[in-house]
Amino acid sequence: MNISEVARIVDLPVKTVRYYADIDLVAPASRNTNGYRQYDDTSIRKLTFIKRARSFGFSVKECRELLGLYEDRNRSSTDVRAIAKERLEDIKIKQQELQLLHDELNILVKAC
Amino acid sequence: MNISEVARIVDLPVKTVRYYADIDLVAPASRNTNGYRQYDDTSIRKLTFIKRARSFGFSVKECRELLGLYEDRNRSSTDVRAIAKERLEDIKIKQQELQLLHDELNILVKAC
DNA sequence: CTAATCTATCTAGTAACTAGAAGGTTTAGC
DNA sequence: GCTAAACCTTCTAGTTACTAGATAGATTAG
Repeated sequence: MNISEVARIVDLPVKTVRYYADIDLVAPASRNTNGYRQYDDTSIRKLTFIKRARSFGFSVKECRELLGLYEDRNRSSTDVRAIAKERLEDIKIKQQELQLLHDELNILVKAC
Repeated sequence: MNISEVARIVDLPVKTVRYYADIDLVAPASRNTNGYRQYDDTSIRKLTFIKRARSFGFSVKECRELLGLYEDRNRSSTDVRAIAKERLEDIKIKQQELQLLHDELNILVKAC
């Protein structure tokens, strides 16, 4: 899969996908003979995950830590699991915060 | 209220509150004789709103637009209302996306 | 009165993109 | 087979939204 196809599938700019490759967050599966980045289904899953996590304020560093879950699936990576559990807690708080933001905005819309 | 008190209440760095004043996103209610920024309850409400909206990926520009709801409460600001309604739709999508992120992370944690 | 803790402005640095330039590769249509 | 459009590459520079540091004045606790 070329970069534009994967970018289209995960709905990220090509430049961003390339940037994530540059900083070695999601490396392409390979490069073909002409030098083009080649992506696979794992790349798509990772990029989808990153897109979501980033849009909710998780840093690239945090995403990088969590991507360990995709790599070290069989080895009992206790540390990555611990980090992931913390992030699950963060998400619960974010869900509440998002509801509060929704309510506040709703109040303001109705008040006008 | 001095800057550090308002920063403590809304849980934002003092530097960020000062930055928001600099870019005229949330101006202090006034300055007292020594030049210190003075904030009031409206500032707190605005900053709380911005903190939440920013943490969910809304840009400063979008926050600025939405803050119009605080200012033009009585004038029938149809445009601001329209923008706010769009953002309410965005939030609904974000709620679903956040759930998907939660589920994905949960699957990965359980899979290890 | 003095030391600690505010506050101010200004400049520079950082994170995470994002746009543009210059140039090579592939592909669709004639 | 040729050409134009649409890919792809790397590199550099710009943008957004902070964030840290330096320097200095104001305030408050002991």
